[in-house]
Amino acid sequence: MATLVDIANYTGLAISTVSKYFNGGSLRPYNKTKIENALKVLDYRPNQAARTLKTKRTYSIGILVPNLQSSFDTHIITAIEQELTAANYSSILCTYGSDPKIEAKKLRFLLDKQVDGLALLPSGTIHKELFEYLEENKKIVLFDRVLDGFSFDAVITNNSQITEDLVDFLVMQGHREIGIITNTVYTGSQRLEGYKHGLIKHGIEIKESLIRIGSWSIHDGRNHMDSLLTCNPRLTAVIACSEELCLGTVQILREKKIHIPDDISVVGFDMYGISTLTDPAITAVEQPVDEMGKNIVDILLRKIQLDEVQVGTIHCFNASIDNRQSVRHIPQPY
Amino acid sequence: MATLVDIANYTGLAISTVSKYFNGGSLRPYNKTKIENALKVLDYRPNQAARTLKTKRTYSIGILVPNLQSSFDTHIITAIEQELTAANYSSILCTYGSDPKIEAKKLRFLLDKQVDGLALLPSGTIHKELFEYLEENKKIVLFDRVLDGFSFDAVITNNSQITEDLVDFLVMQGHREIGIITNTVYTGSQRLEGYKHGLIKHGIEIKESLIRIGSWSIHDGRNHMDSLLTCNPRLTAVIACSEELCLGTVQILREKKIHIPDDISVVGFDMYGISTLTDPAITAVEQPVDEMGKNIVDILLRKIQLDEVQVGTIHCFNASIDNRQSVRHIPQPY
DNA sequence: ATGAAAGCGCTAACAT
DNA sequence: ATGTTAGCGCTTTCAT
Repeated sequence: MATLVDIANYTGLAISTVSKYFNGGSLRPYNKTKIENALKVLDYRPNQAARTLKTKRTYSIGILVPNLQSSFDTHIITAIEQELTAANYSSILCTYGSDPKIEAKKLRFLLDKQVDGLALLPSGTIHKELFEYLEENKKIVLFDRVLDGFSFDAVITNNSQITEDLVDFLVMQGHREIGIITNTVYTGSQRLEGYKHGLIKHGIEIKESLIRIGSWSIHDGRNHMDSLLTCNPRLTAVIACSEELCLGTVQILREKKIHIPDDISVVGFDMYGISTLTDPAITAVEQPVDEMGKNIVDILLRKIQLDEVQVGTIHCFNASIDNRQSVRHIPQPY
Repeated sequence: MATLVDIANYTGLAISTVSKYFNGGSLRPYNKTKIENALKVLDYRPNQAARTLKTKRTYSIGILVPNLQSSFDTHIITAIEQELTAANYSSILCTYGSDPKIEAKKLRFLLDKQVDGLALLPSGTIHKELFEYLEENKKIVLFDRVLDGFSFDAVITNNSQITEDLVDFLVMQGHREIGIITNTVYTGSQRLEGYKHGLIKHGIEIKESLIRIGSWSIHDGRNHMDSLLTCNPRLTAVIACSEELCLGTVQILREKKIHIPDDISVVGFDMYGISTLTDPAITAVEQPVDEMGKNIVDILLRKIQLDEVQVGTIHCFNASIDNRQSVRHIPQPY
């Protein structure tokens, strides 16, 4: 692998002149062609480690997410990557398996790789590495969740409002015994809040027996749906607050020969490709992942290029309810 | 951010002594504690760019895959990452969206990042970057597919044999008009081959009207299943050779009110979490992703640590048929 | 427009 | 065991 020195020797030019050729300085045309000829023979590639050592820039962005099992995450990652590639930036993708310890480790790894910026779907734990990113003037944008007490910019969805809308919708269809399976993280608790608002708005009592809070897993979807059924004989609908939870919910209902939507109505979140796999297709909340991904990159690049400071702006996108066939209309008595 | 020089100044030691502290040389205990005290005050982090510039090593491995939409890919990535983390290596994950142009670009990016090794799920195109990896003594392991004419090690599955087994199974259940939806890439054509072997073995004629070859997409799954139905009125079973194709197949059958398995039996590949979403659950071929991921890392690290040369060994794992409820038993006339 | 030279932070001989 | 020093490949003043 050739270096700048090799090219300098080959052409008889100074190394700094050759460097200027690559970094867009003005060169005598004669020397320009000399270098270009050398390039044909020498197969030169700039050494990024050397360049980074000198400039502290890498033109790459770290993307850090819990895992690749949820299609919301993989879709938004894909959108981010495409946008980044278009802007001639590269991405380094890491996962932390929902484990704050590994999250800190990966945060460290990306910091050590000297990424220019970071798109982070955080666990919620505040790591000291986060402060170092700020100190070293790295640009950070959070997505899907916010981090309280920090002034990070974040790209999120109107979780609370859309869940309230969901309750509206279910109530309009005649449901009053509506269960919810959610979790403790930001999105989960926002959705729970919307659920409560919705019920209150319609004068329906909030019953703890209808609320299940656990983790974002198929396993918990199964267990919580099961327990919801045994505790609430009059249950007619359930909101499963993630793709995994909804998968678990559908699974257990199928096993128990409980029919959707005749016996129980089900609505999910973020089902993307698989919402139409079941029979009937699942009504679900969908987030505008492509726009969100694009927005994340826009913010990041603007920060990097204009050196904008962190102000903690929240960019909130509107999710929508994709109405399919998993909600039953219950005729009301007069 | 402190450097080795800062620590050297703080402790009064030479910079090389401090370097040795981090790289495991022998130090006087007295000096060791001096450095450790300095560390408490100085918050030092080795500059990886400088270290790489000097040593040409990064302790990181590139993982390059087409995309994150298929759960086979995300599962095997997860397995690779876990194994790598356990061995104190890091991973840089990139996707190329099934586009050979972007594949070359990402190959380049990872090479420029000076990864020590590469786990690649290749598009099939031979890029010049691949030769550079070899030249620069990077360690490569392919997975899921092989690259003809190269002597890269590869970790794959017995695609042909398992599909032949699948045909065996279907024939035993009384099926003779068996369609297949597959694609042109390595795994797709291997599976097609197994399909043909299976039919021949049972003395069943191979009919082109039962074979559909396209891309690995939900869209193609829908279209090809549709066309299979119209062209083959006596069709009783279909093999969908990927998760996406199977999703499309199930979708269109549902829309057309064609019942699985009473009207048509369906078997898929790599359905992982979602095989039990449908009613009935889908019988599918599953690959041992965890073992495969572990094996990929083992080979890679052995190569790196022992500087083993490329010999083109094929590591072939056995897939298995997870029999669920999407295949009907057809009673045979005497 | 071009060149000389310093230095980014580190490792690894080599000398002591 | 510790220190001195050269140099990895590049960018960037500063002269010319």
